[in-house]
Amino acid sequence: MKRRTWQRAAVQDALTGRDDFVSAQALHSQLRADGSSIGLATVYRALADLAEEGEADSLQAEGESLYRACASPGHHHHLICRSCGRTVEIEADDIEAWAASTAAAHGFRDPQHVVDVFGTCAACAARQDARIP
Amino acid sequence: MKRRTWQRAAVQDALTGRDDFVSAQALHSQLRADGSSIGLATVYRALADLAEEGEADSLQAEGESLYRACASPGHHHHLICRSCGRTVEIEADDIEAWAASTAAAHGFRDPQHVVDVFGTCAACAARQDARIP
DNA sequence: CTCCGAGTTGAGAATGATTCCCACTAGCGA
DNA sequence: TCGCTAGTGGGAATCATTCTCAACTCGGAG
Repeated sequence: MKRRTWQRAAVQDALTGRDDFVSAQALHSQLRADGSSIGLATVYRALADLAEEGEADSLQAEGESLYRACASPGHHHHLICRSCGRTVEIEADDIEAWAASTAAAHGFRDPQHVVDVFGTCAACAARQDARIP
Repeated sequence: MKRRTWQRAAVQDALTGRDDFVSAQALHSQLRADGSSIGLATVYRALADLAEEGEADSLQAEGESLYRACASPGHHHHLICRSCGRTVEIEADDIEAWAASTAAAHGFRDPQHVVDVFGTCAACAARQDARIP
């Protein structure tokens, strides 16, 4: 049975309130800073649950897991700014088809794929150009 | 200055001797089992160096980094069996082009991408079918 | 060939993220 | 409301990875 607790709601709200990928630790700090008394273990559990239910997407970067509440409910990928973390959701039917056919061509079954694109967004690129030259 | 030590060679050899992704820990165990007295820290260092020099590819899975000596020298992706770890190297010019144009379309600069496909290889699928029904 | 110095090594400690443990709390159906 | 049990919290435990530092060794100079 799955219960609705204010803790889960708090985690989901905190996640929905941002449009970039956050680590569990960072989310926990933010919640504590906002006056919540939620525990770190609970944040990890809530995030794992959300990810499993498809309510959130996750990716690994620099040795830690980052999570994000996604607007599109279906399967999609991300274009992530490596400087500010801003994230754009992208659809890529071609990629899905390519992954499926490539897997099949090599006799692989039940293909899953990890596709994420990192880059420097226009704003950050401009900021860097202005500082460095 | 970069020196040639038997430890680096041992790590590279051990990596070349397998065609699947291995964790630093597993590689270290294997080397020790083979009678080497190499240290864990050294294995980590050697793998990080190999990855940086493009001699090996790495990916993150289940909270740990996995490494593999790759046959193709250039940029490519992987099709990995989630059951036995067997890996097939795949070229995907379409993906490169797609990643570049998608990034550009959103104003992102210097795109890098992570593209890996996981599945169950024919052998493992057959083994599972034979055991479960 | 020998010597010297800086890049390397290895064992264990330190770090950092994540998970486990378990007594306690609080949803939810009856 | 009552009781059952999933969920919680916090501190300990775990695990991968990195750091520390004294000992070591590759490789060029002499």
